[in-house]
This record gives sequence, C-alpha cells and structure tokens, in this order.
Amino acid sequence: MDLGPKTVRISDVAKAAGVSTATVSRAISNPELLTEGTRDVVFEAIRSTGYRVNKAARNLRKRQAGAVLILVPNLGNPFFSQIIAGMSEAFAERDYSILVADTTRNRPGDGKFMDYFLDSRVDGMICLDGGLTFQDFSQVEANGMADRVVFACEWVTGVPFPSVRSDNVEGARLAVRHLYDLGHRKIAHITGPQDNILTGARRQGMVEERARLDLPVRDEWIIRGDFSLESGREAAKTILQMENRPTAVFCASDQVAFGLISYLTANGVRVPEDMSVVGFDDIELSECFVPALTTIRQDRPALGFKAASLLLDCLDGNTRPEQSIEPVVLDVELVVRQSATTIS
Amino acid sequence: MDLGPKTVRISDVAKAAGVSTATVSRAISNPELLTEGTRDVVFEAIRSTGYRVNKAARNLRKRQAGAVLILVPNLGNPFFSQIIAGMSEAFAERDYSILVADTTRNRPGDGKFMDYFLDSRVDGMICLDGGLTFQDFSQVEANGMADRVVFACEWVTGVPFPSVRSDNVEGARLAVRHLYDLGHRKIAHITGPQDNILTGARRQGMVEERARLDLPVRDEWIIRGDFSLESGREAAKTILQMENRPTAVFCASDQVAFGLISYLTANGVRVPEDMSVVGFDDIELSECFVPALTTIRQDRPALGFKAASLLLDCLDGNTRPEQSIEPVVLDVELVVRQSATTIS
DNA sequence: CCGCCATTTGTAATCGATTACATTTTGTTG
DNA sequence: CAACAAAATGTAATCGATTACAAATGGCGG
Repeated sequence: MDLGPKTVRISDVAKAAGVSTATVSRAISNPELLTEGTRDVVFEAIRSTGYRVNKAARNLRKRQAGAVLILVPNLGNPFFSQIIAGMSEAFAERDYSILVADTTRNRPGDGKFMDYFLDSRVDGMICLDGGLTFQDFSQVEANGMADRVVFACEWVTGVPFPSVRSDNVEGARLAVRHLYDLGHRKIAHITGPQDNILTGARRQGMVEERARLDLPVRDEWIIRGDFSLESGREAAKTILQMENRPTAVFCASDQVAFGLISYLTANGVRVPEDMSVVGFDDIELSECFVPALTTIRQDRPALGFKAASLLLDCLDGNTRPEQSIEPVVLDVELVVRQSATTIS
Repeated sequence: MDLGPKTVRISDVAKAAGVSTATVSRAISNPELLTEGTRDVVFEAIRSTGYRVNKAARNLRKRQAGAVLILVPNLGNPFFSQIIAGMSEAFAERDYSILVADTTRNRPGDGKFMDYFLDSRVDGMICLDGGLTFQDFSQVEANGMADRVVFACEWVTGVPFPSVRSDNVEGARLAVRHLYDLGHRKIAHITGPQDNILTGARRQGMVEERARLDLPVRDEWIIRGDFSLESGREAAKTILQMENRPTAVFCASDQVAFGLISYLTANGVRVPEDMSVVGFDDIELSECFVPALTTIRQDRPALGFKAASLLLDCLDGNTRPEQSIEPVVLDVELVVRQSATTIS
C-alpha cells in the first residue's frame, strides 16, 4: 500500500537546485519560461535526485485524472484486443493511462461505469458497448460528462456522442453481392444479438441487397445469433433441419462463422463445397481457419486509434460540434478466401 | 481536462450534516467509530448532496494509487484476454483499477514500465511477459518495488517474485503421451520464441517424455516458432520439405497449431488423417476449429484470478515469504478432440 | 454529584504538486 | 543613467481528502 519512504519531492529538487518549487514545476511543464541557466541547474537537480513527479498530486491540483476508461462488452473476445491495441498507441503518446473495464459485470441500466467519472478516476471514456441503455447515458449527461465520451464500433441510438464505426451496411451488402456473384440465390443470415445496434445495421444491409438483387426471401433464413461461437453452432443446427436449405450463409461475425462451419463440417456438410459462408470482422484467425474464411474486414487498429484521437480532441476542448455529431465511418473491405465458392 | 465546477467536496457534506470533515471521512471508511445517530445524518447528507470521494485526493493523502498495472506482451493475442478477465474479477471486488499496458512498444531493458511505479500511478504490477530482462527487474528491486510484482503465466528466471503458472512440463508430457498412445512414434515439436521461458519448459517436457518412451530423436523435428499463427505456417513449410516427416506435431500454442493445420491442409496434407496435431492453451476457438483441436488446457480465468489474489496479498502486506517464492502451479488438462488420431 | 476513563467528535497538519499574484531582475530607451 | 516594461523567479494559496492529536461528551462507580 505504502509507496515507500524515500520519495523525492519537488521541494527536495528545489532545495538541491537552490530555487523555488515553482521554478522546478515550470522547468518541467513550461521550460521556455526559464533562463537557460536555471533550467540546466534544475534539470541537473532532477537528474541527481532521481525525482519523478507524483501524478496523484498533479492530478489533484489540475483537477484531472490522467486516465481514460475503455468500456468493453467482453474482454474475452479476441475481436476487441486489437482495437484496444490501437487506442493504446494513441494514448501512450499523450501520457494517458488506460483503464479497462468489462461490462459483463456492470449490467446495463446500473450506470456503474459512471463511478469512474464520479470518483474522478478518469477524464474520458471510450465505449465499445452498444448494449448500454439510453438511461446509462442520461446519467452521463446529467453529470456534465457528455463531452468526454466517444463510441467505437458500437453505439447507442439517440445518444449524440462522437463515434467511430465501420460501414456495417456496406459490409453486409458486399458480402451478399459476393455470394450473389458466385451464383448463390438462397442466402441466409445469422444475426448478432437482438438488441445490438450492429445487428440492425448488418441485417439491414443484407436485406437491402437481397431485395436489390431480387433474391428469394424466407423468414427462417434470418437466424438469430449473438456474435458467439456457440450461436454459430446453434444456427448450424437450425439450418440442417430446414427443408429448404440456403446455399450460402452470411454471418454477423467471424466467430459465428467458425461455430457454424465447425458444426456443419462435423455433420457432413462441407464448406464451401456444400455451403458457402462469409463472416464479418476479419480477426487474425480467419486467415488460418480451415477453410480460410471469406469475410468483411474491419480495420480494428485504425478504429481504435481514431476513437482515441477523437476522445483526445474532446479532452483538449477541440471539439468541433458539427463534426462530432456526424459519426466517423471507416471503410470495410471484402476479403475473398476459401469459405465461399461458386455454387455446384 | 477540467472535471467540471459543481464538484461536491467533503466539506460540503460536513456542512450539510453539521459535522466536521473528519467525521464524514470516518463515516465512509470507519463507520463503526460513529454513533448511529451521526452516522445516519452523515449518510443522509452524502446522499442528498450526491457526494463522491475524490480518488486523486484520497490517493495523494494515503500515498497509494488505487490501481495496478497489467503488463501484457501483446494485447492482440486472444490468449491473454481471458486471463485479464479473471484478474478484472478479483480487482473489481477490491476497488482497484486496472491499467493495461502492452510491452511491444516498451522493449525489454528500457524498464519503461517502471515509470508507472515511479510516477505513483500504480501500487503493483502483474507481469505476463517473461521476455523482460533481468535488468528490467533489478530496477524494480532498486526502487523497493520487489514486493509489489507478481508473474502470471510467464516469468523471468532468477527473479524471485511470486508467480502463478500452468504446469507446462506436465502439459507437454501429456501431449506426447497422448500421441504415443495413438501409435505415433515420430513426433515433432514447434517451440515458442527462443528466449521465452515457456518455450523451455514445454520443450523440456516434450523431450523428457520422448526419451522416457524411447522415441526416435531427430534435431530437425524440433522446429523453432514463436507462438504465432504465422510461425505455425512457416513450420508447416519446413515439415513438408522434410525427407523423414514426423507423423504428429505437438505445438507450443494453439495459434501455432492453427497456422500449421491451415498450411498443411492447403497443401494436401490432411489433419488428422495424414498428420496429427496437438496444441497448447485451449483458447475458445480451439473447440470450433476444423478439425477441433486436441490440446492442453490452461485454466486462464483461474490463472488470472489467482495472480490477482496473490498481488492483493502482497499489497495488503500479507506476504508469507516462503509461500511466495514457491510458484503456484496450476494443473493442466489434456482435451481430446479431433486433430490427433491413431496412425493409419 | 464528582472524578475518571472510554468513546465520540473536532481542529488543523499533511500528502505533493500547480499557479495566481507579488517581487525581483534584466533589458531597453531616451 | 534614470525610468519603465518585460522577463524571471519566489511566496503562498490551493486542489480534496485523511488522520494525529486535542477537546468534548457520556457512562459509571463511589
């Protein structure tokens, strides 16, 4: 608990350098205010004493926290780690620490994450969880924190925070088009969780494109999932029981595609020979899956980096309101591999 | 930057309750010291004012940081996320925040992570990266932080910090034995990174068991890898070029196994029919890989949780020296799936 | 009802920095 | 060289809690 006794304080440096604490402080944060001479003396004193500023003290005085919160729906999901890596990049440069919290424990509506703000542990937040409720965020606004939050990947409708996301609708279109081009007409879709915002966007893109291409529509071809491996397997089970089976499936996430393919294969339905599958995300593993997964790539490090930059802008007070309301939409890309092929 | 003006301070609560700040402080941290009456009055005042303690101020005064650092070799690797989830669990209970830092940027030897201590941003650290150098840790000791660091998964030889790890040697033995039982005699191994501590342990277990079972030994059957998908593919290339091919491969990680299988399959070598493969880790995806991966399971949430508990013990000053020097070794388990089968 | 000890509460110092304001030094110019 | 503005530095208040120590209160035996 205790940080040890031999802490060097700013006053020790001041003494060593023969100047006041104010001068030492300035040497650190506004060196250009000092004479070259004093500056050198101070830096030498800092060096010789081994002084490090105490961030707690600085933060208290400056009324800031020097940290940001990243709110992740599920840390266990490999999809997120690369995004965090991208953020990590952006924040490290500016010397912000990154607090990571998993929302699986703090269930929507309880606004538990607000504690981080209220306890002044963080200056801002990046929310990767669109499953939080409007109510959660009304608390944020009530506490005047509305200009310190950005969304990444997911978002909550009606909550007007800056956000970065991939072009989900276009991604879904690309997937369907690709399958269409390969000759598929009976295309199914495994969705994300029912209340998830991405689910809607991807389903919409899928349905739109299917209509545009004048493809057959069957309700049972829209299968409810939740982005997980398990839900892919469940969906596979459902599909195998259908009388009128689709020839291709567009999955809302790569994980779902893995679960699906796994189950299909285990039950004698070969992918892609008997059924084509397209995923969404392009996580690292997709390239090495068997068969290598055809999918829609989201540039996750870029997404993270961009979100972090947006938040930093907010914290710097450089928010250009008109810009921030409009979400930043990153392009997605169809990555053609082996899991979808021409219909046989 | 600014936390807003309408902050409620402890003095505001004191005023509202008609008591001193000391009493309010005590109501929060030592309620049993107060009369039931005053306690109620204070809590009511806290409620009505919406007071929240300012953690920066508290931390300054208590000379602690209220946060711990988790040092991860690579946030992008899905292996780690579940471990962090487990830690998250343990720390949340005790109201510690979790700072996550990726060591890919801070290269070994520069002791960059020490900054977190020196800036008093964290009270302790869990290191998941055995790639750090002895030198890095001599800095830790020099700064009296030696009793605030624990290792998880990986560790650094000669650095006597508490640690939690899986039984890597036994895991490797189990893998080789399993392949042996399936009839394999020519067993290859794809190692982890050369300087990694786990690499040594797993290779050792493999070699020992191979010797014990009196299996043939060939230098080229020990192939250098680095836990990554890519290194699995590279290794596959190497194996395909061998005159005397092994019939089974034990991989130092699941990711390596995926890369290996992916490349083998793409080049007409079927797994498990033509070659058996066993992984190490049992990440989520292994179950859904095609073929489902036979592997050695590490209980990652438990590992994370245990490491966190160990660190909390340290921070509480409950370190029982003799216990902490001896590493906590968690059992591993062979998970039999489809990727290894009897020799044909 | 007094005196003494235990319990409860208050006062004020403290944690370690930043910064408004005051003061001193330096530099410029007539 | 005096006068004054600009630049450099110092003094001390401040951020918001915790806690050592002091003071007040209450309980109880005699």
